[in-house]
Amino acid sequence: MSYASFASQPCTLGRPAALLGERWTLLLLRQIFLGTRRFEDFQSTMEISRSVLTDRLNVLLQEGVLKRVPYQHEGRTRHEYRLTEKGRDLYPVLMALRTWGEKWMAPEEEDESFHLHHRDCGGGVRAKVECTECGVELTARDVQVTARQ
Amino acid sequence: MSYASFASQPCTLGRPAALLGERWTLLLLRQIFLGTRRFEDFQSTMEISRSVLTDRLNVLLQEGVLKRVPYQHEGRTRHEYRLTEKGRDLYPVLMALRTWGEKWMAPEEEDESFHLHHRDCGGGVRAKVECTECGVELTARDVQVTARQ
DNA sequence: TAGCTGAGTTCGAAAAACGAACGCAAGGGA
DNA sequence: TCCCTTGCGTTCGTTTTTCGAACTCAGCTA
Repeated sequence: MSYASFASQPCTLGRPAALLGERWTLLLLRQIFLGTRRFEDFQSTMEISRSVLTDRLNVLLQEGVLKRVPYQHEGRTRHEYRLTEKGRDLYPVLMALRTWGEKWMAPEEEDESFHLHHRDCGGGVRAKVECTECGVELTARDVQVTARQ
Repeated sequence: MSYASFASQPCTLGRPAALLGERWTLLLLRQIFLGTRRFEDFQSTMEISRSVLTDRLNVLLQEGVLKRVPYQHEGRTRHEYRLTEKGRDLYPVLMALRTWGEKWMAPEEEDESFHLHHRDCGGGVRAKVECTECGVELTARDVQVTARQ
């Protein structure tokens, strides 16, 4: 009753936080952004139980983050899970996590399981927060929070 | 055994995702960024059970995201939970969630529980991903993923 | 016809979360 | 001194989630 209630609140931070804050969901999205698309592949790479995987995929389908796309495999029709536009728009969330992880959790120099590069110029990838007016980069201290009512 | 194993993996995306992907942790961080600092206030504003709140706060303390800071209240010494520098650096993650929520989950026009403004110019706040070399804004499709080994 | 495969579903056991009650230290009032 | 209050947890029995192994099912393939 209490955790689920955040999902129906009109807070544009609370609702996404409750959705992605469910166990496995962030790790599932990570796997999807790394290219995994099939049930069996999620199951084997993440060691998640099948029933929970089914549940999380269905929640993301319902929310419109994923869509099921048919494809042919050995002459048979199968379905794979792909990001919708809404889902692809979660990229900054994952990249913000990674940017933070690289700064604060990097186990050793260059001990990564994968690398990311800008296709056009080969540069690295970094998440940041900026002002929509003046374009300057912002930290928590540069931002004023105003409660409504 | 399986979910916890991500916490010890050398992936700079997987480890943060497992840490913040535990139930209540993202909502707890949201509350902290909104200014809540005391046990009782977390408990009453979030309707989280006291035992789980204790556990999540301790995990964030252990990870160095939060610190306990003594303060005086009615002549007595109390402790409050505050973000460390590591914790404040999670701001882009929360802002990325909010940027996404505003685009895809806004219930109605301007039906927010709070507003955010750049202190200096009054502008809005937006998370984005950019290239560390050429500075251009990136989407998932602009980025090449290269697995190691 | 039997076996295989991908994608789930089912179900009993284990783990996590819930929530009400309890503990405790220190200050204030009578 | 004794009792009440407050803030911050801890305990513990119950409910909810998760786990994991087994089962299902449809459609190839041998």
